[in-house]
Amino acid sequence: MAESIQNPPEESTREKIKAAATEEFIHKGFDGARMQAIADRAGANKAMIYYYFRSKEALFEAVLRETFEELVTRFAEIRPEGDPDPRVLIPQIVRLHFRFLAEHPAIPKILLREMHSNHPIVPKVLGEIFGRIRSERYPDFVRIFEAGIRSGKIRDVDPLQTILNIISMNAFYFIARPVLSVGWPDVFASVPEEKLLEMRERAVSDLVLNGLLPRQGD
Amino acid sequence: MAESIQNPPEESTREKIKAAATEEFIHKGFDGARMQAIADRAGANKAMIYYYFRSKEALFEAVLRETFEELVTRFAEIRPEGDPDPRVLIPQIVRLHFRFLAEHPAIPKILLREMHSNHPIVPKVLGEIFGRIRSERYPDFVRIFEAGIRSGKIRDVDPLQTILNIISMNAFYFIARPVLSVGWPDVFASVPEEKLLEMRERAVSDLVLNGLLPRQGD
DNA sequence: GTCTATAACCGGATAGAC
DNA sequence: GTCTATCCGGTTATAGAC
Repeated sequence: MAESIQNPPEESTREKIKAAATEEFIHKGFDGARMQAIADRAGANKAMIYYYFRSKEALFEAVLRETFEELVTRFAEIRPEGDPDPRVLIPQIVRLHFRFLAEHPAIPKILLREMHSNHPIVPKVLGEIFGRIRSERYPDFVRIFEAGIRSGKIRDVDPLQTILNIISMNAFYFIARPVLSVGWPDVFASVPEEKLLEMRERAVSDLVLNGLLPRQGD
Repeated sequence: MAESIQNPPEESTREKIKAAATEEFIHKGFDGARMQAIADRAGANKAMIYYYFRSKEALFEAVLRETFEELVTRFAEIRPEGDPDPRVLIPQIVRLHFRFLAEHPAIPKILLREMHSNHPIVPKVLGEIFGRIRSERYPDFVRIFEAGIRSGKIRDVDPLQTILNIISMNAFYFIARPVLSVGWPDVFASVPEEKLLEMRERAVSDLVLNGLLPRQGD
């Protein structure tokens, strides 16, 4: 009874552990993460982790699933409305994807960090999630680009490459963020982050749009 | 004496260990890598690793330094010759960078994998290497882009953003390669790798060049 | 559901023979 | 330079009191 009245509702020990584990896995990776550190971060007891989750592996899988579940949910919101003119849609797509990553920087980090290892969980979870994204959203974008090419509104470029270009430029910024601070400290260690994000998003949008618009000769 | 005659010359135990460690660190990361696994991979005894390198950390630092030393050396070869017209140089720069990564896919992988952890070695080594690249090569490229903008040969885009665009698209392909196989198995698991590389390089070059050339109105 | 104590194991590192 | 045997600290995981 006291249980059902408690609030805030999502601050249960289980949720706190999951949140703490997400942070720990981002910073240390699966092998580097310590169960004790996760417990400390969650303000909980180490034994509680084993009470709620069976093992370190099971905890990791739970974190992965929850994180990518969020990814799929948010991608569903990327539904360009109104005019399907690619010249209008491209900046919209870039913006939605970029801002999504800005709000969830953990996603590309965990994904790419564990990608090269051989935890069987990673391809397992990833296969399912990618399958859903592919079948639910990807064909829409391809169709829009192909229509734009046929009507001559954009140059004849393979839509897959265009999508890779957008994903690359958007995701790389968040993955490589710490490297940039080391490489260009005068820019990435002094300009406010919100300003940097704005500049970066504009640059990506600008390049993709101008790179796809037809030229005189075409 | 038998030592000095032996060949191939670079297949010393020390070199075999270093090569094995590079592989192991790529696939498992620093924390996940096992000294025993490195020894097995090198066909050597575990104690030999400690004989040649002092500790796991020292071995890791040696691997990092050697890898990035190679990076700096190869960047020195990226010296565009002849006409400094950016319209000629952009595809050259993209090609040299892309092909360098294709030959050394370990670089972006190790770099980004350990970036988010807090091993003090990573920022230490990286700071030095980046410093050298920055001071030796970066200003040349910026100067070329700025000259192109002044002469109206390319649009007025921040050279730093252009360079980030190129690095992003080139590097992301190699980092995300395993994810692409899962996401688009019909393409990235069936088309030959050399063909994929060629398509990808062309797409990057095409986008950067067309995105920078001036339009009618400009 | 929460905690303490501890078992069981693993992996980095070293000693010392050859 | 190469190998075997072993130490030792740290980490996952569990037993069991409250």
